[in-house]
Amino acid sequence: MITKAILKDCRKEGFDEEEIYGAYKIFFGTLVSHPRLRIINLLRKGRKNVSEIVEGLGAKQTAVSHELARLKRCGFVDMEVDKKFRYYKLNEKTIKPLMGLIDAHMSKNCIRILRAEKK
Amino acid sequence: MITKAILKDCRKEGFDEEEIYGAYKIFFGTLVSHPRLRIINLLRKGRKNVSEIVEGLGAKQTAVSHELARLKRCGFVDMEVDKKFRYYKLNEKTIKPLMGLIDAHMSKNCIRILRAEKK
DNA sequence: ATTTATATGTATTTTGTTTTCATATGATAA
DNA sequence: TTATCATATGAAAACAAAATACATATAAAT
Repeated sequence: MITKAILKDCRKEGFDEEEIYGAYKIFFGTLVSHPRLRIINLLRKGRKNVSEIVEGLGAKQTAVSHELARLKRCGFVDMEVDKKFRYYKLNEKTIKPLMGLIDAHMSKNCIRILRAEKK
Repeated sequence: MITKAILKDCRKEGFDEEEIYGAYKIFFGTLVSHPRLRIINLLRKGRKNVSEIVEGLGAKQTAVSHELARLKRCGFVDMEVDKKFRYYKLNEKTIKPLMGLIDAHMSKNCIRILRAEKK
């Protein structure tokens, strides 16, 4: 989880191990969010600008911008400026392969998790 | 994120799409936790029983058992009974490959996340 | 029967997220 | 150049989740 390479790089920048755990919490915390999961699910179909996401989710613009800021900060999405629009898309190199594994895990564990919750 | 296969399986069990988002929240939420991340990091070195984990973390036994229960419920760890001890280990098939990708992502994004937080 | 190892249920405190509002910025069109 | 459209940002209020602590339960081993 916290590899030697990450430790080394982060220490060079003046961050300690406890702070690195904090970064992991921010990373996973970004995915523990109903609205953000819905944005990710929406972006699976391709890039969308903010207004399209707002419409797709039926949410407020400011709320969506906040969520996108967090997704971007964690490297899950990339943004491209296109005239007056800002298009967001899933980061091909990080979240896409991650999602494949998560899907595989969830197809095995989703029902177990849901059953345990119902009790 | 929520694939057709997962949707189908879960519907068969009487769960709807909103509940599946809930399962994802439980899944990722399990990793948004300082003590649980430390347990995972500890188990990287090999299986450990509860007392060893308690000692390794300097935490209370009841707290550790609670964390382990959640990790197990989400399929991140497996447990083996060995006489009067209970050994926990990372689930080879799920979290181990997941961690490889997460490490790759974090080595690229960790510092960016930490810098953004410091502001 | 007692000790050791671990689990579970519940309450409290603490921490983090979501939402909302007000406002800022930057591009484009009139 | 000003009005408008698209989006971002900051801060506060409301809400939700996690961490901790405590009491107690269970099951194996001595």
